Amino acid sequence: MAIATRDRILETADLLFYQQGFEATSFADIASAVGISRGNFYHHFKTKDDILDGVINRRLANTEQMLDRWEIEGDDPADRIRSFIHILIFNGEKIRKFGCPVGTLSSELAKLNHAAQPNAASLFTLFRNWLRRQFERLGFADKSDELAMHILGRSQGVATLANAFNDDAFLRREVDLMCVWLDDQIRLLRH
Amino acid sequence: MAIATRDRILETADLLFYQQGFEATSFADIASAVGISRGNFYHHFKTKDDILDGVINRRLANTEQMLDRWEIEGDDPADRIRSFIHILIFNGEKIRKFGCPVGTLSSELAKLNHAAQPNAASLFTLFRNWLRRQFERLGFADKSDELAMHILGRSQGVATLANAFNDDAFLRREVDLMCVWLDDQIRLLRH
DNA sequence: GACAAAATAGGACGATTGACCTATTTCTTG
DNA sequence: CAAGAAATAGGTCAATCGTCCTATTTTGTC
Repeated sequence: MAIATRDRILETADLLFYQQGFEATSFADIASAVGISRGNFYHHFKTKDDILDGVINRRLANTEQMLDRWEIEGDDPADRIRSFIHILIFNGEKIRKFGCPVGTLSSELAKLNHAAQPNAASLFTLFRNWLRRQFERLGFADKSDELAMHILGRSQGVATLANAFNDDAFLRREVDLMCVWLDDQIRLLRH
Repeated sequence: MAIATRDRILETADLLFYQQGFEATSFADIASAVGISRGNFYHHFKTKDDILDGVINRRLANTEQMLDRWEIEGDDPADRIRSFIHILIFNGEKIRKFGCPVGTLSSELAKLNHAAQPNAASLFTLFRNWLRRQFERLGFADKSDELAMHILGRSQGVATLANAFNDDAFLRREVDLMCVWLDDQIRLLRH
């Protein structure tokens, strides 16, 4: 049962950190949303940094799991990259409301000068390395990391603006453009 | 003298909101940084939303002024767009530390469900409309707004990742890519 | 079934928050 | 110069924050 409560706390904190931000979410918020007392909450997580670490580690695990799934489902590295690009549409509603979970957390922690900021950025690294591997398999060799970073950056920008303007059409248009860009890169490579 | 104090408050609040975030910055922080009492502060701004509005309006005015300057300095619309792209390098150090002032504020206010979020997004609109006009002058007609949003999005993504990884090389590389993209667009238009 | 450990509840703390209030000083203006 | 307005200082308030504490209940184990 202990593990169950701990997981429920992490799941709720993850959601609230995403929707309201880390700083704007209090212990009372989380405990109340989970339906437990603050004392119980404190038994599982001693400080606010503790729960932040827990949330980030949870996200790291979930992300790794998702990337592994994509690795199995599609055989073509280009298709896998397209899977990544299309999260923007798949999570479009949340992104328009709350932005990208990774980018907004990293930005907030950077401003707070928080020790866990590099930890949050490691979420980006997960995507970065996964994307780099896909580009490497496509034959981009040394250019792979730069291409991975490029596509990661494009996604971040789309998320930020789609959130700022709550603009679904823009989001879909840019996703198409990113896919066109990918095809162009592959075409250029083969000539 | 009254106006001077009010401006000093706005200037300081602007900086602190950028560096620490809106929510993480308290009245006491601002008053202490300006060197005035909290009572004096409260005489000029009644609520925290008041000072936020003041800061956003200040940014709007400053941005408008900067865009007007670019309008005068360069005659070629393409050069003006390059001026925009190169803010990323010009403000590179701050961006790597605190992200984009516009994007991070808009994201934070979106999460806080704050009434001033559309107001913050109007800062984006200023750039968007200015960029759209430059593309229109280049002859892109109906496509101008989409191109403006595209380049705005790219900039946001670059800022977010450059901040997350504190990566100056990535920032410069992407600025170059955006300039290449611009040249390509102009080349395509003329054929 | 006894007993230690884990889990849960809820009160209490010092600090900080945004906000409000009343004095005092400074400035403006007739 | 006098009188009202604006500016400044600093105290106070209730609410909330993260943290800590002690009880009570539940669970697991010999």
